[in-house]
Amino acid sequence: MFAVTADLVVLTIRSDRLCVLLVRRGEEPYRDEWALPGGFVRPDEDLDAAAARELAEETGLAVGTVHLEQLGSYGAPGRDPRQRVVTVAYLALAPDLPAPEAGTDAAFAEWVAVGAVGSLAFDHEVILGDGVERARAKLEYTPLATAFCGAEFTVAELRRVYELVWGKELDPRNFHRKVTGAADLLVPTGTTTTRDGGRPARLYRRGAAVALHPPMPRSG
Amino acid sequence: MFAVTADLVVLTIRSDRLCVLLVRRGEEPYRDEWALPGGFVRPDEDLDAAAARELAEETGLAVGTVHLEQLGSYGAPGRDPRQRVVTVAYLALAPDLPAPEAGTDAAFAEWVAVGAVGSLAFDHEVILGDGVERARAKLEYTPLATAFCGAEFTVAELRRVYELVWGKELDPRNFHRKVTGAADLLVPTGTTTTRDGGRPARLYRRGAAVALHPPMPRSG
DNA sequence: ACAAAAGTGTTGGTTTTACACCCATGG
DNA sequence: CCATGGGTGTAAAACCAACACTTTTGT
Repeated sequence: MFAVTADLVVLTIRSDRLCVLLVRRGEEPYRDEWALPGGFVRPDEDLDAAAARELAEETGLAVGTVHLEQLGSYGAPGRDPRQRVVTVAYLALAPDLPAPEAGTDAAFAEWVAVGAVGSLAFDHEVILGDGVERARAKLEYTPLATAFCGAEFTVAELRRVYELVWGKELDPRNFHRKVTGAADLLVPTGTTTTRDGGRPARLYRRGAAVALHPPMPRSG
Repeated sequence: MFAVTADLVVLTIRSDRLCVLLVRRGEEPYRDEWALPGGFVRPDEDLDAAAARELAEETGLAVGTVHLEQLGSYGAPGRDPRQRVVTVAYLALAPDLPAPEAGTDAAFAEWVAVGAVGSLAFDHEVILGDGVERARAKLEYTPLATAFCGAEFTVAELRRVYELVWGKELDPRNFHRKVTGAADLLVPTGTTTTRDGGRPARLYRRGAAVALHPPMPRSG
C-alpha cells in the first residue's frame, strides 16, 4: 500500500528569468525547507484532476489558462521518511501571473529563479531538473513556448521565452520569419503595441498548431 | 492508500511486424483476457526496479539487453474494479527474442502484432497506444531504433525497423548515407554478412550517441 | 551471366544562416 | 533628428529527395 501525491513543477517567466513556484513546508518532514507544491491524490480523484486541483489551489489558475502535462513518477523507497509515497509529477507552464499568491492554501508560495534554487525537500531537485529539461526539449518541436506568454503577445516576447529557457540568443530576424511562417502557430489580432519600445509590433494569439514544423533549431 | 503496479509495453520486431508482448490473465478481474504484463511494486522496491524485475520474469531478459524507460502513470478511479490502483507504465524495446517464454512466471505470454491487438483488460489499450506513439516519436530524434536490433546489425536491418514502426518506406540509399554519417551512432565491426542476400553488408554495433543529429525525417 | 542487395555520386530544389537594409514609433 | 526595436530581402552554405550508377555476393 502506497500513498500517492501529485507534485507540480510550475514554470513561468518573471522579470526576464525562468522561475519555478516553490513552497515553504509547514510540516515535518523537511519542515521550513523549500519544496515543489503538491499534495495527496484523493481516493476518488484521477491523477490529472489532482494535479489540476493542486495547481488551482496554489496559483488560483484554472486549467485552460496554463499548460499542464504529466512529467513522470518517482517512487524510490525512502524518498519520504514517513511512509512509502509515489509522486506523480506534473509540469505546468504559465504566463507571468499578475498577483502573488495570498490568502490561499499556500501562503508561503514564491517564485524562485531556476538558476537560484538551492536544495529542495525529498527528491524534488531531481524532479525540477527533469521538468526544466522537458520544457527545453518541447520548445523545439511544439508550440509550447506560447504557454509562457499572455493571451496576446508579440514575436519578440515569444523569442524572449526561447532565449531565457534555452539560455541562448536567437537572431530576431530569422526567428520572426520562422514563427510567422509556421502554419497555424500564430493568429494575428490586427492590433499592435509599442510596449517593447521602437516600432509598433503586431500582436498575436496562439493558433491551433499542435506541433512546430519545421522545429526551432536549438544548437545549429 | 493505493496499490501501485508496474506494467510493461514490450515491443519487438518479429517476422517483419511490430509486436507487443501480451499475457492471458489467469485471475479476476478480466480473467482469460489479454493484458499487458506487469505486477505489483514491492514494498521496498523502486519503480524502475519493479519494471526491470517484471521484464526479467516475463521475458528472461536482463536490463542492458533491452531499452527500458518510464512511459507514464495511469490512475483513473475505477480502472481496476477491485481497488484503487495506480499503474506506472514502462516502455521496453527488445530485439527479436530467440526463445518463446516457457516455464517462466508467465507461461501464457505471447507476441501479438500491434495492428492485430483486440481489446485489452483495464485501460491497457490506451497504454499500448501511448507506448507505440512514444516509440514512433523517439525513432525520429534518438538512436532508439538500434534497441530493436541485435548486438550486430546491418544498415538494412536498421532501416527495416524504421519502416515497420512508421509504416512507411524509406529510400535505402539516402537512409544509408544518413545513419553512417551520424556521429557516434554506428560502430563498424569490420565484418560483413550476406544474411540479407546480395552483396555482403557491413555489420555495425550501437555507438555511444544519445541523440540523432540531424533527426530522421519522418513525413518529409 | 544474372538477380539481388550494398553502397557511392550527382543534381536540383529547399532550408538555414548571416547580415544588409528599410520601416514606424517615442523622445 | 536620433535611438530603438519591428520587419523584409538576399546571397552563400548546408541540407534533402530522387535517382543513375557501380560493387559484390549467391545461384
